[in-house]
Amino acid sequence: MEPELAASSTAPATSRKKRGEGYTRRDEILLAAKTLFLEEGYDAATIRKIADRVGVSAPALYLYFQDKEAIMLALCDQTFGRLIERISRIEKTVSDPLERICRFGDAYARFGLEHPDEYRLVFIGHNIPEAVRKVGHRMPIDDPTRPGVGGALVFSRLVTMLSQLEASGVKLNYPPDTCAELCWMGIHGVVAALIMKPDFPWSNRETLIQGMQDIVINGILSRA
Amino acid sequence: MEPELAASSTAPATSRKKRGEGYTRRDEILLAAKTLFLEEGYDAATIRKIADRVGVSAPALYLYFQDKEAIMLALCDQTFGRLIERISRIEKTVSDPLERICRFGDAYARFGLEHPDEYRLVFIGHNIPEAVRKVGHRMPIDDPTRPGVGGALVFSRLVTMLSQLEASGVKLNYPPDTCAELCWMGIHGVVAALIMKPDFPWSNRETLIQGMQDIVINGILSRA
DNA sequence: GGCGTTAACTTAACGTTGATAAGTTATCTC
DNA sequence: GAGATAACTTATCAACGTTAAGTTAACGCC
Repeated sequence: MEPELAASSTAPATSRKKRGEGYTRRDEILLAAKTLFLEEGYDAATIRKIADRVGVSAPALYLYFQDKEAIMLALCDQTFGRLIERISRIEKTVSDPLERICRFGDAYARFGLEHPDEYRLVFIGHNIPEAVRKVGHRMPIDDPTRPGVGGALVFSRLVTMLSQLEASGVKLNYPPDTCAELCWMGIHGVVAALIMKPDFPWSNRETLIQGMQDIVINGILSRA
Repeated sequence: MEPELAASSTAPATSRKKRGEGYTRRDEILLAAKTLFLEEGYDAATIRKIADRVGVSAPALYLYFQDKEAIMLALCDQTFGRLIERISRIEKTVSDPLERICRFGDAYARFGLEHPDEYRLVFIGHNIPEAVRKVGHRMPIDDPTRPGVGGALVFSRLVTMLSQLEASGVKLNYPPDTCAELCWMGIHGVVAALIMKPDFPWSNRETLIQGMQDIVINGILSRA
């Protein structure tokens, strides 16, 4: 019919996948989507743009994801996975419960500031659909393969750490869940502010992070 | 003055406005938009739905607002004006500097939870075009009538309060700006979390707000 | 009372968006 | 070879924000 020269627009040399290798395309889509989401935001990163960058037609994305939201969810899990890895490393190497929590906060804040775009994508959420916004917390944790459960996993680690702290004999001003929520909210407030308003003349970053950490940990520890 | 005032709130939706009274329609649009934004969220509240509720065609909205965003911004200023009012009332009725700050935090948190959409747009959101994005902080405050300046005004009040607290002889652990940032970040963390993850089984709201307030204020006050 | 101006609208349409239906092509197994 | 079917495309949908261009009605003025 036609010359088989694939002289299309900006289409890369990606050819049709062989039979058993569709998952490869799935990963390509995720990579392209991640880049575009971070570059332009959720709304501006249209499925057509994503498909274009992959070098494939737009409906092809629906072979691998139920809808645009599902792409977002998959990316969320990817990001959460990296954080959870770091936290696991802390749990393995640090035994003192209080020290663990400090290290958790440190790792959490550092992770956020080192990957501001991903943090924004996952933890802050913006104009994104309802289902995606719930990613962080609402879902049941019993099935870790379920999309969008990573946030809950991260948070539950903090709760566990605080329970262990209490079990070790340290008196807390609130129940462990409440303490965890307050700790997370404080650190998240710092990270979110620094990420979302990078041009504001904030005080020194380390001062703010360390300051909030001190404030929050002092605040939940019952004063003897 | 006015012969008939029949169109105050339950307006005859389909009637064309008389010559000098276009601003009346503007207010109707704002009211309808506010209701719809709160009922269904920003995205789901389409221009056509808003126009429908007003009883007017969709393009008619563009006679009064540059675009959909401008409607939201107008609503933001409207509601932030109320927060600033509350803060002003606190400043007038409460003389003790520390008490002022507590009341500020209380009013701020309550306001955020009462107006989650406006709060999200101004203090959290970022997916919105550049002009709206800076709304929170970086904006010049010299023109208070400028759309979207409410956030910066609110924050500057807190800085002032903390400077006054220090001037009153109370020793702080950090400079007033840093203290203001930490206070704001803590409370913002609570409000943002409650707004963005409304379905998570958080601890009692009042406990969290009051708890963060205690934590943060204790944290910035130099321990004697 | 008629006329011109113009504020206050309407209808029609544009370009995109996310998503679906239905058809096509290439690779596998037999 | 002949099916079967994974991988993909083209054509199309309804809904979105927004614009262009035309219409209606209220006023001042002669």
